[in-house]
Order: sequence, then structure tokens, then C-alpha cells
Amino acid sequence: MIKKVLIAEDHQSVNISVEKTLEELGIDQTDYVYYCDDALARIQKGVKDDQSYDLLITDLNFKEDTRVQKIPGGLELIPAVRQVQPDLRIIVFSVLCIPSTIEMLFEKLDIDGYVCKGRNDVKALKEAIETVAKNQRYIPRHLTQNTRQKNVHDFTEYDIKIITLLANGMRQKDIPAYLVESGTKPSGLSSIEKRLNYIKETLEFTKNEQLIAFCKDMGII
Amino acid sequence: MIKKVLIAEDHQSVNISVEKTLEELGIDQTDYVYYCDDALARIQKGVKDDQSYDLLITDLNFKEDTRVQKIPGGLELIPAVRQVQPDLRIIVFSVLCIPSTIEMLFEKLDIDGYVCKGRNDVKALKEAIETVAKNQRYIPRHLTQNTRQKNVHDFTEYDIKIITLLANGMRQKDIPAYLVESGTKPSGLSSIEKRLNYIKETLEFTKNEQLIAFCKDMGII
DNA sequence: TAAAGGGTTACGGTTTCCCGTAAGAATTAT
DNA sequence: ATAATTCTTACGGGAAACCGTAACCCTTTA
Repeated sequence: MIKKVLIAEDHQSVNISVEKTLEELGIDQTDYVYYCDDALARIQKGVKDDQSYDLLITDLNFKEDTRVQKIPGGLELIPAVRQVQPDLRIIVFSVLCIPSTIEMLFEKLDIDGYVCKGRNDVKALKEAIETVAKNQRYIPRHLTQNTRQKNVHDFTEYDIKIITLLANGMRQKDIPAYLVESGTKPSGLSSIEKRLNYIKETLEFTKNEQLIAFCKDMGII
Repeated sequence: MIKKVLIAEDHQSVNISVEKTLEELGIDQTDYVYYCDDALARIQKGVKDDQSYDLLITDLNFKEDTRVQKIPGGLELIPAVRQVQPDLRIIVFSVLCIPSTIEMLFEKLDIDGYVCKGRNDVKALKEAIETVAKNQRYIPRHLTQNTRQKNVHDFTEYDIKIITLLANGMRQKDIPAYLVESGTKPSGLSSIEKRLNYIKETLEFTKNEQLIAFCKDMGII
């Protein structure tokens, strides 16, 4: 049974809707925070006071502002929270809708549900909460049905690492040294070139710039 | 006096909050649509039936889905709406927070208010509605106070055109021909190189990939 | 142990990009 | 009209990226 819920979401406009949705489900013990650091603090306090939360609904991207934060986003918040309260159920509520990312969240961070923000998000969020309350996972429909678009490359962690480096301004020829440093294999320049070419070929792109734009659009980086 | 409001916003979770906010301001004649095409249709109908809207609150980015749309986003919706009902007041409600874009909206599309989605967006939206009701413009605080971050390049339409072409996979050396075709000046390859260099220098970037990533993050392209 | 295979790396030629310089065109001032 | 200023373009050397080939290394198999 879910009684106490924490919402971590930087958009007030979304926060209010989520709270209202919870109310409609008969959940009135809801807290919301605008920063990940606050979310972790609340959860820590909940555990300490023996009034722990049953569910965390969190966004992935949080806008930076003047308040300096230790935890920049949901991706970092989730493992931190798991350490403090391993049994806390977690639903991610984000605009990102990339199958490989969502699968990663379920597999590596062991989240309980994922809802894409969009035209029917409130309805989906309700379903997700109800599903999670029954100790089941809520996986977006477009993932369970295999309606994935074809021609869409499935980005590996290696791909993301390389592309992120490029997006951060590193020259291709400098990447091998970095990869050796961080113990990533393969690290040869040729391998990197090959991999990038393969990705671009798959997506029918010609230039790195195009790839970066795509990855940003898809929230891959 | 604002009585009848149309909300164009593809996120249900945001839609609900906006509606609630309007209620709190005593406005109960609110309609909402998830697609720009629907928004235009509603406004046309309103004018035709002599029950026109007093205010449009619209997002800029709308997710594409299976429903094919003529109007892809707020940027195209606004001029279309202006043609149908020139006196309609318009508040843009978007995550984008780029000064030059916002200024462009006020200058070129003659919008009445702009609110950035974020940590205090509902409060800001309320203020915006009240301000617009008094026939005044609501310009975000960070624009009126000159608290703009330094070192942030102010992207011109020319810049955006070039960067968009790069992000679409066009080679730098092919851009001049394209610019000549579309009657854009300057079109020389050197000018393009110069401009890109200038932008990157300003932002302390080294590579195009980095610039693309930045522009995507900022919603510039 | 030897052979085969897949994956990784090294190398060279070509294209594109980068960047400084200088010539050319357009605008404004004298 | 001429000069001065600014903006635009052309050119050329050098660096980086691109792309195919071949050598290398590691694992698997006979």
C-alpha cells in the first residue's frame, strides 16, 4: 500500500498536477521538492524518523540555477536513494522516451516504473502508481510491444561515452588517450572512427554534428 | 478582462496545472488542446461564432506522434493565429529560456507574455495573466534586469541558420551554395568559418560538436 | 600446437576543416 | 569623387577527420 510519496520535480506546473493526481488516488501524504539534494535529504530524514516514504516520483533532468547542487539529476539521485532506502519504490517521470535509456534504468538502477511526459501522461502516471502499488513494474507500452522504429541504433555505454566526449569538445584524436586513462576498451583511434562510422551509417547520418544533434534530441546525452 | 482562455500544450500534466491556475484566478471558461492544429481550429471557430478567446497560452515545442499535423509548434501557430484574430492576447509558456529567442517572439510575433517553465512557473504564469489582463506585456525578470550571464553569445538568425544546417548534416563547404540559393548574406565560406569561430571563441568552445550540443541544450535549435 | 576467426590497432592517401593573410566590395565620411 | 572604414571573399598552408587496407592480438577450435 502506498501512503507517503515524495515528488522530485523542478517544474512547479508539473509538480502540482502530480500532487493532484495522487490526491485523486486517495494519497494525501505527499511532499515535493525542486532539487535532488532536497529529495535525498527528505528520504534520509524519513528513514531516520521511521516515517519513510513508500514511493518516489522523480524527473531526470533538473535545471541548474543559483543553488549549487551535489546531485545534478535523477540519474544520480536514484542510486543515492537506493543506498539509503533500498526498498523504496521509484517511478521516473520524464520527457525522455528513448528505449535504451529506459531499459537501462530498469536493469541497472532497478526502477519500478517509467512514464513519459506527454499527451496522456497523467493517465499513464495513475496506472503506473497503481501497478507499482501491486509490487509490479510499470513499463511503457511502446517498449513491451516491440514498436520500436527501425533504423534506430541502440546506443551502448561505449557509444555514449565517445559521443559525450565529442559533445564536450574533445578532439577525436585525443579520445584514445582518455579511454586508456579510464580503462575503457577498445581505445584505438581506428576503433573509435569505426564505431562512429557504423553509428552514423545506421542512422544515415554523414557528420558528427548531426549525430550530436540527434543524441541531444533523444536525450541520449 | 480575460474570461475565455485556450491552452495549447501537449503535456497533460502541465495542462492540468494551467487550468487549475486559471481557476484560481476566477477564469472558468478554459479549453485545452494537445495539438496546434486543434488550437487554430478552436480559435477560428471562436471568431466565427462570435465567442472568441481572450487569451491563448501556448507551448513552443509539441511532440510529434501518429497524428500528422500542419502546424508543428508554437512558433508557427502564433502567426497563424494572429491572422485569424489579431487582437488575441498570447502568452508563451515554454521550457526554453534563451533571451534572444524570447526577444524575437516579442518583436517579431508580438506576443504579450513569456513564462519559462521551471521552479516558479505557476506563480510567474499567474503574474503574467494578470499583467496581460491590464494590457501590459509580461517580460521575464531575467530579461528586464540585465542579469544575463556573461560570455553567453547572443545568437542571430544567421547563426541559427548556419548551426541548424550543420546539425542537419550539411558539410561546411556546401553551406555557401545553400545560402546563395536562399538569398542569405553573407554566403562566403570564409564568412561562415569566421562567424562560427567567433561564436565558439565567445563561448570558449573548440569544436562544432560542442556548439551543437550547447545549442540543443539551450533550445536554440 | 596450429589454424581460423573476430576484434583491435597501425598506417597512408584523400578530403574536409581550420586559421591567418590579403585582396576585393560595399558603406560612410571627408 | 576620393579616402577611410568595415564587411565580405579568396587563397594557401597545415591540422584533423575520413576511409580503406593490412598487420596484429586474442580467443576458439581442430
